[in-house]
Amino acid sequence: MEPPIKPIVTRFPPSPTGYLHIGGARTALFNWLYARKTKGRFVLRIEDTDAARSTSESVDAILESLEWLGIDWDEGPYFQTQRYHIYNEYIEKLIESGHAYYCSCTPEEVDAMREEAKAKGQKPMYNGKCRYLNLKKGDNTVVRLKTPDTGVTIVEDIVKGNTAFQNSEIDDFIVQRSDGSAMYNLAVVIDDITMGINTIIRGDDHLINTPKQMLIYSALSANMPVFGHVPMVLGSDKARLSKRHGAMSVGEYQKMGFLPDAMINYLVRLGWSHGDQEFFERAELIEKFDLEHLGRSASMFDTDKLMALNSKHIQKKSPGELADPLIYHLKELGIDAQNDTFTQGVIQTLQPRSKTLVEMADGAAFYYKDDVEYDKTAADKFLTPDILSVLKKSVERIETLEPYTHEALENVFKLIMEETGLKFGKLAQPLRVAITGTTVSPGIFEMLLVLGKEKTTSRIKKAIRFIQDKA
RNA sequence: GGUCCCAUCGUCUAGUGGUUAGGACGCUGGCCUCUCACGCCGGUAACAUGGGUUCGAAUCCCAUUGGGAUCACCA
Repeated sequence: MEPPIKPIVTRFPPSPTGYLHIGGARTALFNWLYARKTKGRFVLRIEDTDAARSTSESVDAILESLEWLGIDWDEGPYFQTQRYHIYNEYIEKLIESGHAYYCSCTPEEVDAMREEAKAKGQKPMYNGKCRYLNLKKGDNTVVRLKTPDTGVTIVEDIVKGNTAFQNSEIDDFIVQRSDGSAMYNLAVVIDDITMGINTIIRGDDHLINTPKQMLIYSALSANMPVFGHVPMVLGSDKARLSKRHGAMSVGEYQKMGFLPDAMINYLVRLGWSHGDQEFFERAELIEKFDLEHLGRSASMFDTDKLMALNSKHIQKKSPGELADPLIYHLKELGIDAQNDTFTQGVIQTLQPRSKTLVEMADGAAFYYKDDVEYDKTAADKFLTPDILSVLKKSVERIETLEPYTHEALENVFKLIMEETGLKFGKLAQPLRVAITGTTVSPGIFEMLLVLGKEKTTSRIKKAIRFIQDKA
């Protein structure tokens, strides 16, 4: 490995106007993976210059979701609202060098210009009225960038390829508002320059901003970063992901019982591929991720596929790794569990049959609730007098069982089967209802083993009483 | 509407001039089986359309159609 001459520096710049959503998480992930893969740096920057919509609750929610996903940052979070002085410095430079100018046109006047242009069948743009007036800073002046009237600006995009924009399509856009605050395009560029960002992976809704930003880089004689615009993530109706598509925030997926690793695995595959491979461990992703295999077309979010991946990740994890996340979901059900061998045993029995941690918690509840509640139809069907003798025999034999092992338990029932001539299926369901209250559960022996001798026998005894009382 | 982006099974995708167009999810038939699952075996289903270029196009070019983005003193 040759030492990198220029370490890759990427960034994720959310604006705190809501939760971290799926699309944002994916761009964060791409940037993070690329930085980690290249042993570069990943910078987090909060773009909070929209005072009306930005909230600190959103900042917290976004940071929390990133942490949950395991996306960590090397620098930041920086806040743009604390950097106005830097932007102003650069705006000064732009004016001094003749790349920008003060404009005293009111919003109404600009609107009129746009209407006029539209009426003439032209693109609505600012007409450059104040461009050569050499105005001084005034009470209501804005600063506009002097953009070239001719020529093209070519965006060399690493995922989309080269795209040429006619400079004549770009008007003298505002870089500083009349209240002295910097506009988005300027703030972004100044931040990226001063933070040393050299690789920008973002949603392709920004592709059209890119030539404007490139013009600022040029005006400042700054080094151009590498751009990569990834397609949007769409909802199931092919429309851009929005509120009406149901769950879209990362936090909601956490609540639904998805594993961060599954989330990351799914998100990265939405727009990136590594041959036929579908399942990726986190470390593997860092090793294999690249910019060359980013897709160019938009993709739809598919919860079923996420679910399938989640179930695979649940199966691959060790019970120890699953314990804390499961405990979180058990708590939602009012169950206090500990990360101990019991809970890990519980997990082991549920791993192959849980697509989410919520499912796992539901399936695990009976282990923790000693007062078994019988499902009505299950009890009617299986907790019947004809099974009494079998249940009694099992209690007797399990009570004296030493050692209490999977094999020993199996032998107990093998014997009962021989004595009664019943098939295992005939005994298993009543037993299952006695232990869990329902007809669906992990395998009988592994379940009894995890539950332990005491709880097993007391639950069967309870079922015996239940049948007797019913009679 | 102007500008820009995109186009392989229903969905996510592999594919970079010569493949029976592959995988995964979903759906589905079967096996396994103490329930539910897991797992295993099989099936279903795609190159948007029309022109070129080429001995040969999913792959290259153009047009059409369809989807999306963007046109602010929002980010």
